[in-house]
Amino acid sequence: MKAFSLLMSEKDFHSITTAEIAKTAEVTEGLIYKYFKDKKDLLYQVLNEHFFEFQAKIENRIANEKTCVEQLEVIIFSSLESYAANRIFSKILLLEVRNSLDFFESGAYEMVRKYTRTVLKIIEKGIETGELKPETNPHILWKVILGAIEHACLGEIIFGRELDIDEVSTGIANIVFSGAKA
Amino acid sequence: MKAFSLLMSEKDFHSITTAEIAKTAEVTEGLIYKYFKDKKDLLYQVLNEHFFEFQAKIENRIANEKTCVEQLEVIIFSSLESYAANRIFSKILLLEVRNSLDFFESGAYEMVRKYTRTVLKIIEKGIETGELKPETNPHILWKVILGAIEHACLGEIIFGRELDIDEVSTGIANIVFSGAKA
DNA sequence: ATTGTGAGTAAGTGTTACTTACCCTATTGG
DNA sequence: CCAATAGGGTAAGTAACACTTACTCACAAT
Repeated sequence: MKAFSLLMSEKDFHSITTAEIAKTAEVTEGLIYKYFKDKKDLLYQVLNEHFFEFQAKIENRIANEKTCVEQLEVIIFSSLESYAANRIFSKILLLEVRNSLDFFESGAYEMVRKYTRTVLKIIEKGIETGELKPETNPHILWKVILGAIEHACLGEIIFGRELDIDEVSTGIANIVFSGAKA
Repeated sequence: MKAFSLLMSEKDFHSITTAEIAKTAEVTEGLIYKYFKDKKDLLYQVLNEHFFEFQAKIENRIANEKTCVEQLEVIIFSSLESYAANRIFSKILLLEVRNSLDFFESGAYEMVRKYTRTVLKIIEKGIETGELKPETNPHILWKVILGAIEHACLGEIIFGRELDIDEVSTGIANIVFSGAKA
């Protein structure tokens, strides 16, 4: 997994060969298949490991905030921060795994779903307490937020551009909470 | 290209073999390589074709709207509509091409960039005329809108779920323009 | 008449993900 | 104390696949 992560920082999943992974890890190709079902399984397990950290960190931070808006702001900021700090994880999650249907049956995707449920609860509570507009559709709000976060990271991951996390996260929060219309 | 498109409606890019494409098109494998550099090139050209239609339709519709907000609303609605009506195009654009760097050097990506520039101009004009808040960052606003659009389509493409275009597009527009905060 | 060109093919080739059958060493249970 | 077992590890495959090569045929232009 370490060797594979290293290679992922240099090139994309498909152009990494099993021979290369084995050589980097200083084992033989066959051994990889004692621990991983196939190459994709290796990808998913690396993602899983990173995702676990990511989720734990964010859920800790959320617990420190009281209002729904503050919690969502933390989610926006922390997500951007995590993506920026861990490009291999980002690359895998945002670019590599989605094109294969078996990802959506993997354990890694179960974590995504769990995370989504947590956020939806926060939004629903915000509507109940009157912090958010009563007509808000939680799923759509989450799609807007998550879509914005992920899209903001794409340029960084693909082209290696630097990302001003503070600027982008407050920018997203301003639009999502207060709207862009004057 | 037709044969390939047909196969794309059934399975993902990587699990389509050149032999299969050739058989479906009723030619030999070798002939594919007289017209396309490689399998990816075929993918990009199919995307290109669809993208051209997509862009032409939207730019026509934009021309009929006067205010910046109305134009952006048209973009949101039309994008969702196009993605929903053309799942192969959506699948290619949102899931298949992004994980390979050479897409970003392809002609198809040049169309994406051109489209982005058009939208950014609309946003900038909206700020000038006072329709949008003066502190709006055009790039971030576009990321929020595009991210929301693309994310809204993902469930549909991946799981084949139906998407209520009207509901989702007004939902996105409401949040983006008026904000979710009460 | 010759030459060139574009459509098309048959039969490769090298690479790659994955498999099989095997070895070696260390613990464990009788 | 020995045998059985199991786990870490390997070498040498194999099938499938993307892509190539070297060729044919038809036909249009010089």
